[in-house]
Amino acid sequence: MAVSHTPVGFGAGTVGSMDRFDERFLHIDMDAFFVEVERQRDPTLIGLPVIVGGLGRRGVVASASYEARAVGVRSAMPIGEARRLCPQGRYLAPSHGVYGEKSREVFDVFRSFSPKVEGLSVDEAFLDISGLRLHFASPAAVGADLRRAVRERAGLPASVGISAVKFISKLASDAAKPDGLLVVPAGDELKFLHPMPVRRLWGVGEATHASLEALGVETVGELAAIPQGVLSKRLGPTLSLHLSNLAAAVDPRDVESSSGAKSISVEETYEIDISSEDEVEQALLRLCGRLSRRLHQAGRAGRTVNLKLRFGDFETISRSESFSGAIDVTPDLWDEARRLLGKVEIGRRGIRLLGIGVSGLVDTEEPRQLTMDSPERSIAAEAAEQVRERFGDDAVLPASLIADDTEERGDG
DNA sequence: TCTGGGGTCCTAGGACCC
DNA sequence: TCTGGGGTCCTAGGACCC
Repeated sequence: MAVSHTPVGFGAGTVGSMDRFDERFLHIDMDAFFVEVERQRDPTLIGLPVIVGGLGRRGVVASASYEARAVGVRSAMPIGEARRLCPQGRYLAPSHGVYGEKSREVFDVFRSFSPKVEGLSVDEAFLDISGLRLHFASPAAVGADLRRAVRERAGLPASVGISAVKFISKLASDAAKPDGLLVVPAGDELKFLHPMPVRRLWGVGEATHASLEALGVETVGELAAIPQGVLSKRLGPTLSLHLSNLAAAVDPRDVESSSGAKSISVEETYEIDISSEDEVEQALLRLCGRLSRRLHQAGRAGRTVNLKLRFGDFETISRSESFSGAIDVTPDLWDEARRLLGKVEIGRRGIRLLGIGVSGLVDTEEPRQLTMDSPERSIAAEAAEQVRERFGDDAVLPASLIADDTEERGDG
């Protein structure tokens, strides 16, 4: 492995700059997070190829152990392909509640090192470590101690990248994986960055990669050589400026303590496309119930409702509507979802996915205009929500769903 | 092999207002 | 007679990230 488990610098002759603590951006990324949490719950999984993901016919891989990656299994790969590549693998459905708990644990460890923590997802974060210069000999020492603390207090492996440029630290933690630490000393950024494939840059996905390929650009170094004007013609001013900056190792962003969510949504892909109006409405009702529960847990309501549909041919559309007041209870969400559904030309196409979400979030503590048509209805809806919060999604169902539900379960 | 679920941000046209 | 300019919000779609 190119990366050591002890603090290392990138390149040679760089000790001087490290002494000055120039590298204040630390990126930490948990290794195969879901898989490692599952191994903690069931140690017999240690050493085996483990894949966490949707187990149905339309599932994809959410997390794969390094044993599974060794035979080609990757995140976001259809589960069927993973099974073909790795028939001996252990396949597990995700337990997001458990991962959420573990996420809070590791973030507590992060915050015990620095007050400036920016979470990027459940399992990775940036830390500004400039405030630790009096307590540690070097940024590398901070990284080593943080990795040790996460391992001791949460029982999980993590990789760390450190540099003087925010996005370089993220690339460094990736290069350090698994279970490693990499410091890119200030001044060595281009040496580290330019040989990399452009696809690794934040903001270069499949579509942008294809555009860059058409310009003959494969590596970040080649990207750096393209005049921004040329880039702009293909990618537009915003993206081209962003990429030109990254290719020159320029990143003005600071560590921003994470702000609250801007939208909350739920969606579901169905094993078999649904098509009857009844099925669609009932599926929407379930989604609205889940969304309402999430909103109540977060103490939020939304001013804009967004309906998402994906057809059997994968065409995906959305319809949204905004209001002066915010909504959060199931009946209101369902009414609006059906109104939005009425704006869609479905024809005879099957529906593969339905989703419902809200944005324009407001705190429910703060006074809001209710869009309910009667106060009684609101009280009933609130009561139903409270039961759901305590006993789960299926504890309270409108009469139209109960027969259906009993059939599915095959019991009373 | 046939493409999850939860998000963020950007673009672009049109409405609307001053 | 033929049409301002700027700001902001709304809506739809798409790229991208983990």
